[in-house]
Amino acid sequence: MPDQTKERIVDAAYRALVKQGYHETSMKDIAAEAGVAPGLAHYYFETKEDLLVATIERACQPVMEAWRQAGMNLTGPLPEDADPMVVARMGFELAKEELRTYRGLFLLTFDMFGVGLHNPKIAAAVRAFIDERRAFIARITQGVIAGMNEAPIASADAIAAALWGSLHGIYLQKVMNPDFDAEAAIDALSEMAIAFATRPRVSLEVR
Amino acid sequence: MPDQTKERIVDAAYRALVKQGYHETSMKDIAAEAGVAPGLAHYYFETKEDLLVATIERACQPVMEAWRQAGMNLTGPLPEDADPMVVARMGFELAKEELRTYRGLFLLTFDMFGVGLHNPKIAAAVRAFIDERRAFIARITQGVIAGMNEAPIASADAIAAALWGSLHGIYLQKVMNPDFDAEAAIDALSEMAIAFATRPRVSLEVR
DNA sequence: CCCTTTTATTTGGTCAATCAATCAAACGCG
DNA sequence: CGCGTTTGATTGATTGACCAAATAAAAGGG
Repeated sequence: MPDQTKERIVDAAYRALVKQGYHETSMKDIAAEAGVAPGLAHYYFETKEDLLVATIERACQPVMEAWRQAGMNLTGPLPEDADPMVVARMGFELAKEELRTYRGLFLLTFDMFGVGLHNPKIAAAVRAFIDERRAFIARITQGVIAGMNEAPIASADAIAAALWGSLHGIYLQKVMNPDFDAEAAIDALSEMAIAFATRPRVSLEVR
Repeated sequence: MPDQTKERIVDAAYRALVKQGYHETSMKDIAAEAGVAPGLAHYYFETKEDLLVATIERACQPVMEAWRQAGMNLTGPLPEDADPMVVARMGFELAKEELRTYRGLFLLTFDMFGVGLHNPKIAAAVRAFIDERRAFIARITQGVIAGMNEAPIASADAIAAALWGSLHGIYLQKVMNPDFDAEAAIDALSEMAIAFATRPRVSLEVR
């Protein structure tokens, strides 16, 4: 049962990493959590970094699945007949849903961001992670802009970057402080985005 | 020259931490960078955590100073006669300025966020760091809301959280990828915020 | 002013603990 | 038997923390 064992190690790595973080989790810890010998993890993963990357990818699968079930594909194109405004609103709802469901994944992700600051291999994985989600938001934004009364100054990519950043920043505040009302913050962001998308001609001059 | 030595250690810690990150920097590295004996850092700072906290506080000083010189006090009240809209616009400009100037501080900050995920003492420092900046934004937001045509659904605090999160998320993208056009993202955020602040009565229904 | 005592600072080495990674040997299934 | 899998002990290196001794600075006394 080689594949099964590999999976058991990745699952154990997820639990251990969520609980203790990358630098505080040893390969021995992970092996113990998986109930295998200390050396076995290195049979399947050459380095600890590789195991972390595999763990992230695995942990993202249920999220991707949730998006797909909601009729949205993070990587594929938007459905032909989709109203971008509707998709955007659904996106904000899904963001709130994620917040309730995937606290462990966020811990893992933010931990990986920290590690990636000084680790090229992890940094590459982090950039890919960001790019995928940002590109998805950009596709929606593109459609929203097309339907706007007045073209915005900023590009769809820049707006997507601001939106992704905002969601990330809100998630971070939630992880750092469980009492933080992240849903209210997402609602606020949503309200800003809608005001932007439905704005009439507006002067940028200070009143 | 006890104070001077302590300062030299903190400065060395800043350089070493920015270059290598918390977990890859040993107390010995910092002592070497400062040109003092390996054990000396432990004379001034009981633990490595304490040194990190001191280093962050020190690194934030020039930023605080820049804000103060721009006529804004991160901790104090807004000036009586200040137009919140003008302050907000200046805030976005300062955010862009910071981005150009303080890359090292951002690396340090994001590193600290990562460490704080699984380290209570650092986590407390992180929460204080976030709260201070978010509260400042909230004061501006409060004033902007007061001048709006229609009261928003979201509270000033929620909006401030979304805005701070967005700035943080944009900074992160910049740190992770120097080619990322963070100024465009901040401009996009600014455009959204202004659309929100100057919006007329708008239906939340999907068109 | 010099000498002594006390206190503050700095040194450099030691400590036990921990780590990722390696590897030879054992296992077990076909 | 043979080969992919698994074991668990080992390696060499590094870590944060600690400490006793050395040095410098300050205080006090004659």
